[in-house]
Amino acid sequence: MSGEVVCGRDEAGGLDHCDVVVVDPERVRAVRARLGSADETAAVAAVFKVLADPSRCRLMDAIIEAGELCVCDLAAAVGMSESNVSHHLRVLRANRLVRARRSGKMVFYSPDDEHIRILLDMTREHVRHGGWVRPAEAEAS
Amino acid sequence: MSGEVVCGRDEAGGLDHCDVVVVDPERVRAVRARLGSADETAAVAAVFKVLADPSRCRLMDAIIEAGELCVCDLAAAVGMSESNVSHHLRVLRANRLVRARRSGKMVFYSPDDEHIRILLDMTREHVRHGGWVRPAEAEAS
DNA sequence: CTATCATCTGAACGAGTGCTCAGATGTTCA
DNA sequence: TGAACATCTGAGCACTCGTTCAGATGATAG
Repeated sequence: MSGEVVCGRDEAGGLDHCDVVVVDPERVRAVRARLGSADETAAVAAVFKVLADPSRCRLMDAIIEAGELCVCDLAAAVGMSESNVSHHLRVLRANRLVRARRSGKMVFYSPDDEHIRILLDMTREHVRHGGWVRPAEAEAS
Repeated sequence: MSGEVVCGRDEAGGLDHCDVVVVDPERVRAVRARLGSADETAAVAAVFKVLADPSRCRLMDAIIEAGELCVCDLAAAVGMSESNVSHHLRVLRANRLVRARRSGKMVFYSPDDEHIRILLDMTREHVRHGGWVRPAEAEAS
């Protein structure tokens, strides 16, 4: 199949490993050129990472559903310890998925990004329609 | 004020801990009722979990960009070892994000779900527009 | 058949993550 | 001020996950 060895140069100007054999170097170069930066990819993955936890998904669902909820009510609604809820809320707040409003001793959380709701709705809809595989089922592949 | 102690019953019929104090029990009940099942939430989180890794995001980008790519070209395009690429492809395939087509010794991978592309595009667009926070920035909160 | 190539797989290690517990912080009310 | 309450924080532990390495599997060509 006439493979080809690509010898690129890294940012330091040094030679690459030269051990990567490509089949279609032209297409590889084209794809490489059109890929976003590593930082951008990391940022995209980081967004998904925030939602990649059932507890946080559930918290987001509850907050979106209620519009605004304090920590103890959130804990009761999703069935988690208040400490655990607080830990997760910190992550959600740090990534601007929820907003905090203090009122007396209590802190009320509300959604801070409309697009998160869209992401959640889209994904849930496809899970319901079997567009994606159940985790247990994916294991068995 | 005037908190209320909720005493639900777990699936075994036993009494709950009775240590959860809620402020707005009516709203909590309403939210609880409208939340999806735990399984559904887990499935939603699982989808996000697949995309919560920069390597897999990059692989998906490359596959979507090229339409179809073999393992070695994928490895060259994203700059990862072929073994590592293979491991990630297994996860992507198990969750039906990519499809595999064998042709001789080589296996070509292509996108298997249009909605994944939408999820990625939406998220990338918002990362570019500063809709979300960089991971490093989120740390500092 | 053997040799070679492309891909896959399993084991193992290090890093990261979620949960719990105990205690700190901050706010209200008397 | 001090007590009670809501929330937050840090440490610790168990578990998961991504990566690498070495070897297995599967397919083609001679």
